[in-house]
Amino acid sequence: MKHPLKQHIEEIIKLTDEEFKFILSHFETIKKRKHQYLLQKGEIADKEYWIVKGCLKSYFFEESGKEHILQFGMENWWITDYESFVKQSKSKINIDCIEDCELLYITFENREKLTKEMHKMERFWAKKSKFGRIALQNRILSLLKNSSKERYDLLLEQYPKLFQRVPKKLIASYLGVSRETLSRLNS
Amino acid sequence: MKHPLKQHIEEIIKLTDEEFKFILSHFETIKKRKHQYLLQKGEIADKEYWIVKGCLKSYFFEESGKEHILQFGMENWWITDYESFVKQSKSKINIDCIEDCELLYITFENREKLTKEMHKMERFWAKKSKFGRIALQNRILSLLKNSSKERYDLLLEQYPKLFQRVPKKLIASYLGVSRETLSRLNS
DNA sequence: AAAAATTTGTGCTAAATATCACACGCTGAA
DNA sequence: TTCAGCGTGTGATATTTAGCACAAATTTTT
Repeated sequence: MKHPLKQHIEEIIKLTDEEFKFILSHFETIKKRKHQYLLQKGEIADKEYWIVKGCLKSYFFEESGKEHILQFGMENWWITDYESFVKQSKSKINIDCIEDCELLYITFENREKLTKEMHKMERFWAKKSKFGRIALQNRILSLLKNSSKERYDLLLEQYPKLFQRVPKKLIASYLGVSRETLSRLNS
Repeated sequence: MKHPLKQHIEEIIKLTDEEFKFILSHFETIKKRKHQYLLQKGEIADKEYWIVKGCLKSYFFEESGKEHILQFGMENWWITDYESFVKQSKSKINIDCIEDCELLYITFENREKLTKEMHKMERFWAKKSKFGRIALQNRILSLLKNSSKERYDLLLEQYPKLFQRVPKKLIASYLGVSRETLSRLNS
């Protein structure tokens, strides 16, 4: 059976088994339990995680204590604070497990190394970065254009599984509305 | 005197004069007048523009006819619809000149070619893509966290020149508030 | 310079959303 | 089982923002 990470990378770039083995040798496996964190505000994100199993959130707190969710993470997604990871600067955000998680991670150093050693991976990450940018662009578009109700419906349509796995108050934080307003959107 | 594009690229990657000459040979110059467009909804963005002089907006219309601004462009910035450019798909957005503009552009084909011919440029664009992503991330953060007034103040602080060059109603469209609300934010 | 179009400010009203309060059901720990 | 804590729905009210109307100021065009 094909390794799920190989399958994931091959959506962008074809790999021989040797190449994948080489890539995988730059990763480590880690398990985390619900409520544990991967990254806390103020730390430098020195790892990028690939989610084998589980569900996570990247988020931050407003001064008032209100929580805002930047990104959810589920199986086959990557998660880290890219600003902190790319610039190797202090992170503004936190990343927590919403469920028990199984993760693969690559350190900043290993990623730099792998990028240099293997041009295919440079191309893979470049493409991933481009697609990540497009996704963010579209989220901004949606925040500008769509009403709360519309954003709710779009998210439900795009990630129906998410609604079965995470509390609605987190969905509200992601959409940028209060939990009470979210609760009233369906009526 | 150093070419401004060379100066711009060298903020990320050092170049010899020969290298820059080679890079520049992949670009063309174009002038556009105020109100002329670079890209219209439905077209495929086959060029990426570097702004030598002038001011532009990338934007789209809601069904209701409301205009939303995704990005402003000024001297030394790049502008295109990256979703359309990267995927070579039909664009959802328009790009117009707000002032008379002088631009350098590289076609999709030339950029692909240059990326392959010159590894330095692959690294340059990879880095630019990463930073672009970070900027979008921070805009989302700001849309979630900050009030209209705060977003206004932040923009004013970051791009004071913009306020002297573009009408306030466009600033409002960028911030995601109505022009009336923007007009009342200062009081 | 005159005319036309655009931009901006502001009063008024309606709509959307936040906030506070409280009730109820579910879950996990003692 | 019992109890505390969390998640969720919902009423009441306050706040924010949008939308419309219109006038004044500014810019652009002729």
